[in-house]
Amino acid sequence: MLKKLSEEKQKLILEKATDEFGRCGKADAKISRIAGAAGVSVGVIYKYYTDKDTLFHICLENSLKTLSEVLTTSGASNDAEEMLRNILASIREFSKENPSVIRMYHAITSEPDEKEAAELAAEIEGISSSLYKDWISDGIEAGTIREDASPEMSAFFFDNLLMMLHFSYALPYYRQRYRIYCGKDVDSAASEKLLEEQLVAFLKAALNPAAQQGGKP
Amino acid sequence: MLKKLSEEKQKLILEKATDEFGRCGKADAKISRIAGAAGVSVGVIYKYYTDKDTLFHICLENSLKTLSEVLTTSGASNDAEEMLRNILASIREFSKENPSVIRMYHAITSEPDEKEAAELAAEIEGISSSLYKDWISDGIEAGTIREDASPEMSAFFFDNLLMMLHFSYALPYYRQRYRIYCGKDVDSAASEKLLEEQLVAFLKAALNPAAQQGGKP
Amino acid sequence: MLKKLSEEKQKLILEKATDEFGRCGKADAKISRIAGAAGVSVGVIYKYYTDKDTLFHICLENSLKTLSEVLTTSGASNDAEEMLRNILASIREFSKENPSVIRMYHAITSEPDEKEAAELAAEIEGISSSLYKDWISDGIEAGTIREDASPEMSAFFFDNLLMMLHFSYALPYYRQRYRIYCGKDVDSAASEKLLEEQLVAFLKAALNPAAQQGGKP
Amino acid sequence: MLKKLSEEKQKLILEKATDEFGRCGKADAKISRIAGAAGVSVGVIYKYYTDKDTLFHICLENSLKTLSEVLTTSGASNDAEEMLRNILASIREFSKENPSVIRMYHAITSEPDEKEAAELAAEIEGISSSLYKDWISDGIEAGTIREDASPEMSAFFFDNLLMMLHFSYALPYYRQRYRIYCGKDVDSAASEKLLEEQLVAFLKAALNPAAQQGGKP
DNA sequence: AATGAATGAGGTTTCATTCAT
DNA sequence: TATGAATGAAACCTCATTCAT
Repeated sequence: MLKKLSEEKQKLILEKATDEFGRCGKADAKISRIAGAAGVSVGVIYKYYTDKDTLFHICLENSLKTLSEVLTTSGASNDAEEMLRNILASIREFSKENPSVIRMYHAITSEPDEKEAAELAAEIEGISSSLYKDWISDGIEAGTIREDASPEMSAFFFDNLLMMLHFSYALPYYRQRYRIYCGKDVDSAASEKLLEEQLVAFLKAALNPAAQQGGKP
Repeated sequence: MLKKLSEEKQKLILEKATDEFGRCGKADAKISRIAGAAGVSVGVIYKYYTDKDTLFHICLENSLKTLSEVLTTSGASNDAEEMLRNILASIREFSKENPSVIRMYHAITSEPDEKEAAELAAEIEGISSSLYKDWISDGIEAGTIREDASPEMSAFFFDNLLMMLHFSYALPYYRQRYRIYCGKDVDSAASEKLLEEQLVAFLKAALNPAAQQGGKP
Repeated sequence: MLKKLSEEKQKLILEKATDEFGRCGKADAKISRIAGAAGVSVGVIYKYYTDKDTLFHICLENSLKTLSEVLTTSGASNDAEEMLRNILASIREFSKENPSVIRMYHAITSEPDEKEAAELAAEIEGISSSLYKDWISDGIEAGTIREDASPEMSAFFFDNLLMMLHFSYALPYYRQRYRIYCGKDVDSAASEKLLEEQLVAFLKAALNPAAQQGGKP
Repeated sequence: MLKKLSEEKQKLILEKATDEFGRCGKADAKISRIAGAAGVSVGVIYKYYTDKDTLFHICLENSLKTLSEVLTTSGASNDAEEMLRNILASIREFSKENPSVIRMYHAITSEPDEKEAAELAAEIEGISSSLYKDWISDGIEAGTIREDASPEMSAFFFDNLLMMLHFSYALPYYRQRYRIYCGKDVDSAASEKLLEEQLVAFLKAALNPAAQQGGKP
């Protein structure tokens, strides 16, 4: 069978590779399984991607691009609470539709090689970290965030919570963990509503207790 | 040499295996390297542990036992803030001294097998989840935690933050991520102080904005 | 483009294939590289030559035809010394300009298959062997070659020396070997002159010591 | 089957590997075939020899050591003719008993990599080249070799003839070539005698025509 | 009981060969 | 007819696992 590798086929390879890497980790991923899943022969993969490592990194970059696009575009709003709700919605949808991307992210955070870890982190975390830091700095200046909050630390805590939310949607272990903590599926309608309300409240209180307070006469 | 495999030897094997798994991941860990590090022959390892997978899971269970012991014992205090500071100190010390245990924890969260993930999560997260939920429920009842907080969700967010703290101490990727967010090493003295103050403030505000507010007339 | 595979194209393929085989050896030669060098697609090569092995053998036969043509035509002279000098000049020029052909020759001498080796040898060595044998027989009869020389053996030794000369010009290993023996490059002007003088003297003495002697009263 | 790899087994591996490399060349040699021939598993070969390349080079060094030992030790005699006859006998015996070693030698001379060829040549040809050059220089000084002979060139021609003799004994192609030139098998009793007489005569005449002449009043 | 040499299945990667376009 | 993408067999090499000593 000799169908010319169309654009879609290439995309499919990357998608299946991302799945495989996300599911098994770099070391346990099998090129032959990726080829099989994408419906191509092994040789094709090596025609388009030098080797396993290269393929992994391309999947990674792709995933991260997608991920950071989602995070940065969803965060556009003047109102903090609205922005936050937008972000949560994005995370919910994205994680459900692209669990592999999140698994990829999780997989690289296991990377034991110091140097490579550093490079990846720089590439990935750079954008959102400054986004969040700026946002918090602005908030402090505007008086909407408590003035003793360190922008750096607060952004860090904030992203930590979002990160774990991603994991809770996309990784089996974390999904189960959610069930243990909250007694229901993270996918359930009940969760969707409660999680959003509670996280918004939690973060608003954490960053601006006064406003929170003010809301309750 | 007539040392039958003493208790210590077994412990040493497990320790070295945990190191290896933590450092390299399950797939890249080498049985021969574990044997070498523990000063035994490969055969011995296979005498006591059916196969690599079994060894991995025993290391895992061991790590998790250790981890949850630390968390549960360190959290004993009447005063919420003191308890929190105790926990943070535990995390800091434990993660520095037993990074492999944390790395093991992180590794299993990659577990793609739904069923196994469920079992592991149940075993691991059960204790701390109820611990935190109870503590928050008590706080709400006692009026020290805002009454609109869901104990389940709050415990979940709380543990999420602690989890990420563990990772930030123990995993290269997350250490670098911390550097990107906070501009300094997570090990540095400056970090130690700031991180604690900021996280305590963040959590206090998140859970009890009134108290926070009250502190600033 | 409506160029059917013209004669020149076919010649070009063979030439580039010979280069590739000569440079890399049969096993390491790549069909795709040959196609690239000849400016045709791989398919074309397979249209004209059943498989890699066939192509190799055709290159071989071609090379050998070329080689023996050169040797037999260059050896035409009444005077033995002049003929020898002609041959040496031919070898020098041919080996420099067609190293691939010599490398091909060298490559087949590695042929482990007894039967195939026999066929190739018959085809290749037949012409020059009888040429040299006849020439030596004539020489003996004419009294210009010592009468105790066996025409067969002498022709054999003679061709052995010429063969090694070819190798010394065309194969990296033998070029270096020459350097080790003679302290200079086989390509150098100094070599050209010295090599010719010495080899002529060596062969004249070997075949007709009397003549040689005569030169020294 | 778990027999401990004895010294003999190691030697056997090297022997079979030398056979395989000699027969097929480096590129076409198969590790699995070597393992099979030596009656060991593939893994064993990789336990003792880093990789195919390493194995090849060890075989090579081994072969060359053996070869140069034979050549240098056999050449010990005060009388030039006797020495030469000794060398010829050595070549005859060695080539018959160790054809693989000669094939190894032939295989590396195909080495297309300039740098590696240079290193190998230096290692291999160094000893015999100086041996022969010295011997010829001494001969010139002693008046037993014609004084217009260049020691370097003469040594080169001399070794060329010996080299081809080796090939003629050990390589199928060259064996057939011998048959074409001389009409009989190089192994035959008739060849043994004739070859020696003729080569001795050829070389004596080539190097010292006067002595040759003297024998014919 | 402990050892570690040997095994060999299985993964990555290459490239001769095919055949739809 | 020419193309070159796709195929997939086959080679290298690794390392979990076994078992003779």
